[in-house]
Amino acid sequence: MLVVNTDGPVTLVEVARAAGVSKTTASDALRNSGRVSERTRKLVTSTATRLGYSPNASAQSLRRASTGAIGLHVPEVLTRSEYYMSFVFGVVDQAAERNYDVTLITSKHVPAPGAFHRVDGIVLGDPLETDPVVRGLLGAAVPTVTCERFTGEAVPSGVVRSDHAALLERLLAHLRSAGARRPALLASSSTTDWGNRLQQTFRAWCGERDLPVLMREQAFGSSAEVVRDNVRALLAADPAIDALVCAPDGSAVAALPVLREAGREVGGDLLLAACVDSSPLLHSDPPITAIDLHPRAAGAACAQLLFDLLAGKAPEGTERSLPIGLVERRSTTRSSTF
Amino acid sequence: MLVVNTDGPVTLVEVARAAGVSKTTASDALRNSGRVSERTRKLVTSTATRLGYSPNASAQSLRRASTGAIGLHVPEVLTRSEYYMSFVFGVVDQAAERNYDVTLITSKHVPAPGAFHRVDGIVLGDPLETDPVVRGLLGAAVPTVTCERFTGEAVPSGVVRSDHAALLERLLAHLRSAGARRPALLASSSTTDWGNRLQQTFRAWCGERDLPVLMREQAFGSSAEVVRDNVRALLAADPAIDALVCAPDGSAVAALPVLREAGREVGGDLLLAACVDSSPLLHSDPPITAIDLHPRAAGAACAQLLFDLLAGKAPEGTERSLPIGLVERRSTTRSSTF
DNA sequence: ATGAAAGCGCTAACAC
DNA sequence: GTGTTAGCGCTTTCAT
Repeated sequence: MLVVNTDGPVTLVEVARAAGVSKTTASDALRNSGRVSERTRKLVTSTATRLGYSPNASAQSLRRASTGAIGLHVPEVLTRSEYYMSFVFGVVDQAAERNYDVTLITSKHVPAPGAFHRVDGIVLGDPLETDPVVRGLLGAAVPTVTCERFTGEAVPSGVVRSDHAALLERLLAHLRSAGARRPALLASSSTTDWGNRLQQTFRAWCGERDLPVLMREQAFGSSAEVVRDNVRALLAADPAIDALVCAPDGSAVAALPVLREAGREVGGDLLLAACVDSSPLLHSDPPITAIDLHPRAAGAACAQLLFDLLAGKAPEGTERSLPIGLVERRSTTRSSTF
Repeated sequence: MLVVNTDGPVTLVEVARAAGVSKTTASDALRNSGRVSERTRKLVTSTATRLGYSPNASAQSLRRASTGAIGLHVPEVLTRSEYYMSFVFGVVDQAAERNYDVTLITSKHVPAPGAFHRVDGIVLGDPLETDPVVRGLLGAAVPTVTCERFTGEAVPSGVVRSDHAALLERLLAHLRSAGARRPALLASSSTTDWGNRLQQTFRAWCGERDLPVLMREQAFGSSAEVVRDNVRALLAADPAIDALVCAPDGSAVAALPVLREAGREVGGDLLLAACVDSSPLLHSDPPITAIDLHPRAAGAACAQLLFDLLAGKAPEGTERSLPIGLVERRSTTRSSTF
């Protein structure tokens, strides 16, 4: 039968038949393998577009043993943050350049065991030690890249990290030079490398200066209520506090009303800074000093590393670093009256 | 040769051989097709897990003529917004329940013509009329669902919409009952149905009351600078303005400092409200009244509709509606002194 | 410069 | 209840 499939998408054979060439030639022509003559190449491509041909990705994947997609895990609990949105787009940027798809993986739905082979590799943004999906992913048969080290057992194929210790020290130095003598830290939980490192750095910094460690740890995804309670507790712990560093994303903004309520003036008798920059910090009154984690660049770097790993251009266990910066704003500039 | 592949993932044949059954039986056993005896089913599943078998998704897709993934388009320019992050998770929730993957599609990279057949269908969050990728996607061979109608030519297979007109009217009524007599609108550009509808509604509302249409249109993705300029322009246009409704996501928070600068007291002589709720609105001082678009539910509804379309459970051209709500906060509650 | 044939890993029709 | 066989649409040897 020479009947053309009326339903379903156009296949390579159909294009080949219409162009009067073989499957092979059609395939080669469409992919510029440099095997066919210019004349037939043009013939084939034109008939392909005429027929509205579009290659079947599943068949390609099956043959090439590559899915053409990478997985991206974002912790459910951190959904709210602008940081992750940017991170995601950084990953997508890099993938798109290589014609790869990005498949989202959340911690919501634990898939059937071993069912995650629809991707060639996986990027994990800040893997929480306690997340079972993360552990499953890291144990997968495909390469994995994490943003920041994983604090648990499993070892990813690659890691992209930033020097958070150095930046926090720089921030603390900045506060000190702005006149603060008693800084406090609203810390993030130590289930991520980032949260952990900030805590350690702060402790060490205080220790070196014989200062009390004024710190409260706060779980990821805590509500504004919790933030406020923690800030109140810190203020109560030592009324001499004259600087507050907020690690959890969004906590600095949520802290503002509490500080005012307590009669403190931000940028005046109290300096305020955040460890994760985001647009609300820029718009708040006063604008709040923050560490810029360059989330989009981080996402791009992770994807980049993953592709290098897949191409064999980077060895298993590669660690790359990503520079981050400090953005000084009015919240840490003492107004003249103080 | 009876050599087992040492490299590469374990395949179905290998499991079958190890279990001493045929390919088919192994396949049936692993998918509980109800064809095999309980005894062999257990035998097969146990050997599968022992060998670390994981099905090849590409092969499954090829055979089943379904990719097992849906595409999700989020406009590049709206990246920053918390709304989209939630929307995305709503889609992912639904997909995960059906064991589907979600592939992100951005407007950054225009793919080779007809190259987007790695998905069974596509969800588009607020499609911008001017986005070429959106047009390409809507012309794709797979079903498409948009959140809000598309203002351009192409017609999606399904639409999920909310009654933004009614909600804006409710908001305006709320402002009026709180004492506002001269409301202004910082509008979103009319390249989306949502932005368009808000503008029309506001114009009609003002017309019915013989009020001047105090409005400025602002492009998507505008910086805080632009927001501030627009707010200043509105205040200058009519000093009698006593209420400001901000449509673009994030603009209400950015407007706050300008309003204060102009000597206006938010929640006092000026009422402020936003058309897109987000956590900064909750934390700002005062907290800002907003329309809650239920983004997560919206994402879920879109995915739901797409799956119904794919399963033939909903006809082409289905439109479903999604309820939205108003969250009243202090920014629209006149303090007693006024 | 082009074709023919094999086969990626899986599922579904058809046997027994 | 289970095995055999035939493809899904493509890329890749190996022959011309």
